[in-house]
Amino acid sequence: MAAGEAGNGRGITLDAVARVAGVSRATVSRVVNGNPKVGDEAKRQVERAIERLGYIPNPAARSLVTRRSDSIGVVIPEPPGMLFGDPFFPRLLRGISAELSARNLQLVLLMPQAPDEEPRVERYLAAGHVDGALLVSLHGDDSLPAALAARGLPVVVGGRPPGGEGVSYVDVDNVGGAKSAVAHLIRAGRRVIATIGGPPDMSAGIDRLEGYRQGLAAGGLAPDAALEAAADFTQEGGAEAMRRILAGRPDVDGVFAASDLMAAGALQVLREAGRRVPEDVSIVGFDDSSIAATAEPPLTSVRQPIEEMGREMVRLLLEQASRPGSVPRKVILSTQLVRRRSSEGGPKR
Amino acid sequence: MAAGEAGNGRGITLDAVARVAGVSRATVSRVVNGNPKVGDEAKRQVERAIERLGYIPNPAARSLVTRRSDSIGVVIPEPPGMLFGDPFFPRLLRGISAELSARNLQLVLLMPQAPDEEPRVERYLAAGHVDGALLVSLHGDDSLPAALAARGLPVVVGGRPPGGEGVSYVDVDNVGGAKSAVAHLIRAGRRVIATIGGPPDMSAGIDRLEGYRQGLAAGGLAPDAALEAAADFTQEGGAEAMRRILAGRPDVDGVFAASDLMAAGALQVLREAGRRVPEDVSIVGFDDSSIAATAEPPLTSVRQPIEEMGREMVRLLLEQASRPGSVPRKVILSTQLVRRRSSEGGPKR
DNA sequence: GTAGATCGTGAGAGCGCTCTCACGACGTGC
DNA sequence: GCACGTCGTGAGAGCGCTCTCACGATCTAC
Repeated sequence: MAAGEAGNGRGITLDAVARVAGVSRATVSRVVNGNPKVGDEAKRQVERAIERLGYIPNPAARSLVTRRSDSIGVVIPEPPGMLFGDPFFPRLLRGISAELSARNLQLVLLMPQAPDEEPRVERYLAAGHVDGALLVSLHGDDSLPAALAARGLPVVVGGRPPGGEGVSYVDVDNVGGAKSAVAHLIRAGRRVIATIGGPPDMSAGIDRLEGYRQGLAAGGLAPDAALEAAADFTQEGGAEAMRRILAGRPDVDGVFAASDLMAAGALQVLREAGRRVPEDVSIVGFDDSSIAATAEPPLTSVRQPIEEMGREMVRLLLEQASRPGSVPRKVILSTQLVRRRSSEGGPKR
Repeated sequence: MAAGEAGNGRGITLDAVARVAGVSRATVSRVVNGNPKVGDEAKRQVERAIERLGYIPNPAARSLVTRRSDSIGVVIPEPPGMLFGDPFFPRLLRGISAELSARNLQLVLLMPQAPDEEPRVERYLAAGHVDGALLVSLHGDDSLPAALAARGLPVVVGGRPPGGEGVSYVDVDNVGGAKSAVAHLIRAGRRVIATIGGPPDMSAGIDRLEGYRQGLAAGGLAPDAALEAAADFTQEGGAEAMRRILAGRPDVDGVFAASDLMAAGALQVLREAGRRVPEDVSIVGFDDSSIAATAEPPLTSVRQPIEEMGREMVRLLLEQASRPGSVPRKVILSTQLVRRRSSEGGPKR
């Protein structure tokens, strides 16, 4: 053994193992890949040789012939403010990673930080570096899913794609979650319920607004444009929206914010305006992020199963990869209302 | 062209391009890799052919011969509570990703979620899938850095490695940051300053405690064991620690918490105990996470340059990869105190 | 006892690329 | 006019692996 060459896998090839074990390369390959057509004795010899040499298969060589990379790409473009404010990301990645490693697959993370990096990402994914791609948090009418699908790469999107259909996706039940938040406020005796919505060009924003409206309708309350204010998922935006609502409808007694961060902003503005939460105004957020628990008062919020979303995306992707040309599927995960003090009050009735 | 074969790079090889361009494979390879020794005419022809065929080089084949993968691994073990509470991660990844993509390198994310997954990670990294590895948030005396280094893989650790030296790392100036926080409290007129420390087996915990002690000493204050309570970086732990401190030293008038989350817990306990912040007690956190700005009152906190840390880790790694066998280096990034209301008060003097 | 199936094994042909080396076509210096 | 670089190009040898195919040995069925 050459000097400086520790007993690791560097430089040890299939061939070396075969020689030591006294068998052919093919047999070693079979053992390594779990092919059952190998005699017990040969298998033992090979395993011993692998152990002794510290052999580790060269992934590039393998990938070259199998045409698989055993890794998948996860694309997360520059998040639109929202995603960096709370641990959405880490949790999603955790779910994805858990599901992948259970299948011995690797995760290649791509974070294009400017629109001009997208071609690079597309190129990378199309080159065969990955066996499939997971796309999250797309803005506007991103063409990436379609472009990749056209190239034959299995793709699954996280969150309902703005562009619409033609691609598999996993989303949480934004409509249902928002609806349940409003129902909760109505149950608490609130009658003038406003919403601070997300960006109108993001499906999470659109769907939560839709759920709010459905919730009002279900409770027999009339919609009012003055009770709807759109923001950008940030705290500052939420505060601003709350001010607009207070100006238009000073009699507001319930607020559903499409994110906890916006709810926190609203909380601040309400406090400054002399409204007590939850005595005068009840408030419900969305995400159940860490800020919901630490806010004063703690925020009632709609929890999303983020890890599960990551897991499900992987499952869907692999399903798609195993049967090419299958129709796109969608999976909607249900949300759950987490009650905290911000919606406890309400009029005695 | 066979049916179903869209005009993409799949199946298009160097050879095909060479034939179309009327040159040899070697020449095409030169053009693709930017080798200057190619005639103008040939170059033009090749570029046209590449464009026309939509050729994308096969990464596996390339990697097989170059022995580089052009990607690096980022290992993030199951975070010890702390890291999921705030956007440390996404920001770090963003910094890493930015620096990598500027160099056309890819990021392979590995998140071993249980100790038994570590061998898998080590194996993966050692197999040559990556050209180097970045390790963050190691617990205890993780053997991974040493194991990888022994295999000849360039490694850089984020945060001072608990095991100690022998490996390059990037860290923030935890000692200096803590010290400046304490100095700030002293300047505000506080004299009975407690600390809520992090886990004593993590370097961030150890170093911030050290900084706290240095800060006291610099201000001429005597240390007191009853003023030091260790916790686990969580809000609950911070609350618990604050209770212990109040029990032992009811006269406490300043608190330095080694994380914002713990500071938030302390805030809650102080409020319940009838102490006003910042009038009666000043409090300073660490991290300057989103929770610092949303807390009531907003928390003064020590900001860490997280993105920059990611960037610097990449630079260090590449430096190391370019000169194998060079001595381990460390880079310490400075922190910055962000003043908010939680430390505004203080006695008039 | 023979034809046929079954089983473990090895030989060898690639996968698509890079890179060394050799070679012919020029230019340059004396 | 000849030896000597220089420059662009092509031929071809691998990189380390998988996988098909052929082959001899052993087993089953009649």
